[in-house]
Amino acid sequence: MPTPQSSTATIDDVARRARVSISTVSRVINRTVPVSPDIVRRVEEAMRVLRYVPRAAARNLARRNTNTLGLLLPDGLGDFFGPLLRGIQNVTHEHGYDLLIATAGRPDPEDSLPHSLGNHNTDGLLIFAGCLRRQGLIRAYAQGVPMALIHQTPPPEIAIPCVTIENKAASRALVEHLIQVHERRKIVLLQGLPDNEDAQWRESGYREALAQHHIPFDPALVVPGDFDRQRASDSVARLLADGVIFKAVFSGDDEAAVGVYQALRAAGKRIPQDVAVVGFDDQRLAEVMTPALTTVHAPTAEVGAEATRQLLRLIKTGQAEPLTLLPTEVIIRQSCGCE
Amino acid sequence: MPTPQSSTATIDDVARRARVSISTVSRVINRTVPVSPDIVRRVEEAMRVLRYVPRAAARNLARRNTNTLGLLLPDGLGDFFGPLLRGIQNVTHEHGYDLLIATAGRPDPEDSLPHSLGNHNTDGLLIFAGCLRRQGLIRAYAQGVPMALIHQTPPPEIAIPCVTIENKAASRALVEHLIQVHERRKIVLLQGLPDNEDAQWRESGYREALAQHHIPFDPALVVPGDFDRQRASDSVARLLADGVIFKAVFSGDDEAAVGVYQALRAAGKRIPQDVAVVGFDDQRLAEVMTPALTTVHAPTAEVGAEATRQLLRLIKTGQAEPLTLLPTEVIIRQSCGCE
DNA sequence: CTGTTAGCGCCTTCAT
DNA sequence: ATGAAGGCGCTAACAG
Repeated sequence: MPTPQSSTATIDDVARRARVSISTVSRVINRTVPVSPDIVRRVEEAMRVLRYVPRAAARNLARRNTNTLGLLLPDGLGDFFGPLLRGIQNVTHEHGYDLLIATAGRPDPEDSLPHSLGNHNTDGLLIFAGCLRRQGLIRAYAQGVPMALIHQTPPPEIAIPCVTIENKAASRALVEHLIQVHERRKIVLLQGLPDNEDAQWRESGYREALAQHHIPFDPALVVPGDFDRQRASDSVARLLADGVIFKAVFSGDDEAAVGVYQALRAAGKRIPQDVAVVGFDDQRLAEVMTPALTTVHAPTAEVGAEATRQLLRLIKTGQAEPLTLLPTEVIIRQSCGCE
Repeated sequence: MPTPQSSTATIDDVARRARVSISTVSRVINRTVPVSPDIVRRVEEAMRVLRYVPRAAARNLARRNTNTLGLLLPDGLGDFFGPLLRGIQNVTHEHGYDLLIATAGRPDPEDSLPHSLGNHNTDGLLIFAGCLRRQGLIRAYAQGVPMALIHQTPPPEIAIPCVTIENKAASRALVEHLIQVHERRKIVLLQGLPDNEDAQWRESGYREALAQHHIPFDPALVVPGDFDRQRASDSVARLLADGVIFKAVFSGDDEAAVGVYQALRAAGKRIPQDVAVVGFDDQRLAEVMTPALTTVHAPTAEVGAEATRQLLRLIKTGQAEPLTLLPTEVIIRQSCGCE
């Protein structure tokens, strides 16, 4: 039952072996004040021989900080996971911090932090969109937990730095490409979930593109996609079954685009000749799809890295950029009709 | 008016406010021994009002354990990341443990644990293939760090539990499918890197399938793939340029299959009519490829979950299953020539 | 059931 | 430049 602890050397052992005090050992470990070179060598030798590793718990307790960042992620991050984590890890380690991960089961009625990420167990929190809602954020903020939000802006009354991507202009450019270059006017929009900010901005871009070209907004062409393969496929299939006419689909994201391909193919429609399709995110599967998916590249790793930088800055200086919008870029492939 | 203030409340504050001793507070927190209901309520009330959160560092120091598992991952895990982490997280949380993540830059000359995962900062380590080599493993093992290996078996002289997947039988079945059902005899094998155990077993399966059907092993058909898109593409392109004749390709993994598709298409070959292609892993992109990729499903989330279970068991009981081979399953799609 | 009392291993003044 | 001593906040005997 009680976990046996392999007894390893402590700072006392090192001090004894090097015949100095523990304070001195602490000093050579942390290089906090000069120590005579001779002693430094003795201490280092002792640490090596004893295979000494400072115990994080003891150090954290004494220092009153954990040197650890918490990352709160939704359950189904899918392919974003890899790049995002890579970006976060890089910066985190660069600054000598550790990374503690927790996932938030999607519908948390409590809207509270996972226990493990609680107040004093972490120096700050990276929170991905959808993991904590209004009340949860406000509560954590009130408790003074340093936080940075990813792909989600904070409630207006509290100032939490947020890092996300430029959605609207890219979406608009994408849809305009469909209109101008490929002369499509009946363009379906697969909406994301209402609480998804990315989805909202992408819809704005879609609307602006239409307005710019004097194409009336047609509610019949706007159907749920939810950034989900199945949902997207169902929606497009229904459109087809209902006899709705359209010449292009803005899928909302790449994942939904997969569903769109499926539904279109099942109905015998050719992509892009009959219906052009575009996505968003430029996930790894985008270039593998046939035809290769025209989409918008989202710099996911950089989002993670920048959010981490902001959080670290907030922790160290108490200040951070309220909103960072990372640039996106339209990636033209073949699904829009281009060669 | 209770003022929400101290993000600094400690167990003493709670004890004082509930007018009990700190031990009692500790008892209601940990439910270690019965406490009278009346006092429980008082303590809980105090914790609520004070917004008390136990400090992990203090607790870990006193308990001599961290309640945290470390996860060591390679830099570029790609699409495995999501599922693997999901499996690990689930089990980890189920057992009340936290998860600390670190990535190992591929070529670590030191072959040592990242500082953050050092001896006493974690109760045990989950180590993905390729992150730590022989010496590193032996050293960590000697220091008594509980570990579980993922997709990599330990050096013979030390007993570290390993969880991986069944590679050989599935590969053999896959290749036999190509031989028997689709009558391909000239089958290219894209080899993985020599230190990749999965790759080795897959090659064995390939060889067994050939032997079973009395097809001589032809070294000219075995080229590097490295589970890498570009490498695979290059290898296949060279084969084609060299005029080598082949009717099928076992890509080693799905990622390489993408490269195979590219090279084949660039040369005007039809898949599967001219050349059948199969992969391994059943990553998300497999079913999106055109034609959909015939491959082998690897239960990645379950690998993560099971490795975590073994590690936890090792930590708690000192025992664990030396080797767990999770079953795989051939997934027939269209790239092999099936309808 | 509840309170008292040692530490857990390290950092950090404060002396020297 | 080095040592001594007092915590950091919590758990875990040990007494009542």
